Amino acid sequence: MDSTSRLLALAPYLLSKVGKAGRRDLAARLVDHGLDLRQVAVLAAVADLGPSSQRDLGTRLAVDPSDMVGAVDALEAAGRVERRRDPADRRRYLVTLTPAGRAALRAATRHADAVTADLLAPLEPDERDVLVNLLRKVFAGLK
Amino acid sequence: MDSTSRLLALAPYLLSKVGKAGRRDLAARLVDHGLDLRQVAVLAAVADLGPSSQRDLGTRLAVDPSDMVGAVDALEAAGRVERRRDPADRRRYLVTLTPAGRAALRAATRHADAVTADLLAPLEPDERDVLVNLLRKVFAGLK
DNA sequence: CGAATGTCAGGGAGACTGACATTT
DNA sequence: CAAATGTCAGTCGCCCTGACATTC
Repeated sequence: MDSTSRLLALAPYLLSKVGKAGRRDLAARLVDHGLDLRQVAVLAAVADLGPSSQRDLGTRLAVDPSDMVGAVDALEAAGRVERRRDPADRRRYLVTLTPAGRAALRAATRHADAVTADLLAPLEPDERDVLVNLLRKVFAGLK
Repeated sequence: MDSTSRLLALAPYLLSKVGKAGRRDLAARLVDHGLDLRQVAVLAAVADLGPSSQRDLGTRLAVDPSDMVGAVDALEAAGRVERRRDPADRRRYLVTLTPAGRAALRAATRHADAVTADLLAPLEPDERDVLVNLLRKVFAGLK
C-alpha cells in the first residue's frame, strides 16, 4: 500500500511534521501567559530536578547554555524563578521555583494536556497511551 | 511512575524533541548529496502527485509558497526537476521530475530508512510499525 | 595553570508577512 | 474588475559559534 504517498513512508517526516504542529499549537496557547516553550521546559526541569545550575538544566533539555541565559532572565523578571549563587561553588547559580513559577507550570501543563487531546484526537484513548509510551522509549534513546 | 519527570508527561514535548532529532540526523546525511529536507519533500511530493504547480506542492507539504521558490530553484539548478509552464493556465508551472531527481529521491529514501532504523532502534520491529501507523493517523488529522 | 560556569555578540537557516507583476 | 500564481524583500525567533570574565 501507499503507492499514493512516498512522503508518509518517511518516519522522520511524520515525526517532524507532527512535532512541529504540537509545538506551534502549544506555543500559541502559552503566549497569553507570557511564556514560551523553552521557559516551560525550564520550569518543568527545575520541578523535576530541584534547584539546579543553568548548565545542568541546559544539559537536561538539550538547550545551549548561551540560550539558557535569556530563558532564565525572562522567568526571573516574571518572578517565576529565583537565581541564587551556589554557596558551595560560586560559579553556579541555583535556579529555584517560586510559587508563581509553580502556578505557571500548572497552567502550562493544562494547556499541554489540551493540545495533546486535540492533536491525538484521531486516536482511540488506548492508542494515545501506546503512542506516548513508544515515544518515551525513543526519546530515552536519543543521542 | 515518572514522578521523576514532568517533562515526559508532555506529549508535545516528546513529539517535538524526537521530531527534531530525526530531522537533524537526516539533514546531516543529505548535505553530502546537496539536498535539504525541504527539497526531498518536494521531490517526494512530485513523485506522489505527478507534475504539479508550486502552489499545490506547497499546500501538500505545508510549505509557504514564497519558500517553495528557493527549493524549486535549487532542485532545478541541480537538474533534478524542470519547470514548464502549464499550457492550460500560464500562471502555473508544472514541476516535473528528471531522472536525476528520481535518483536523488531514491538516495534520500535510503538515508531516511537508515535514520529511521537508528532513531527507532530502542523499539521492537512490531513496535516500530505501530508507532508509524499511529503517527500517520495523527498526521492525517493535522489542521 | 587548565577546566567549568555564566554571559554576550553575531551569524545562518527557517517560517512568515506584505507587496508586486502576470495571468485568468 | 477580483482572484490565483509565482516572486521578492524584509522581519522575527531559533540554533549555534566564538569570545570573555569569574571561579574552581
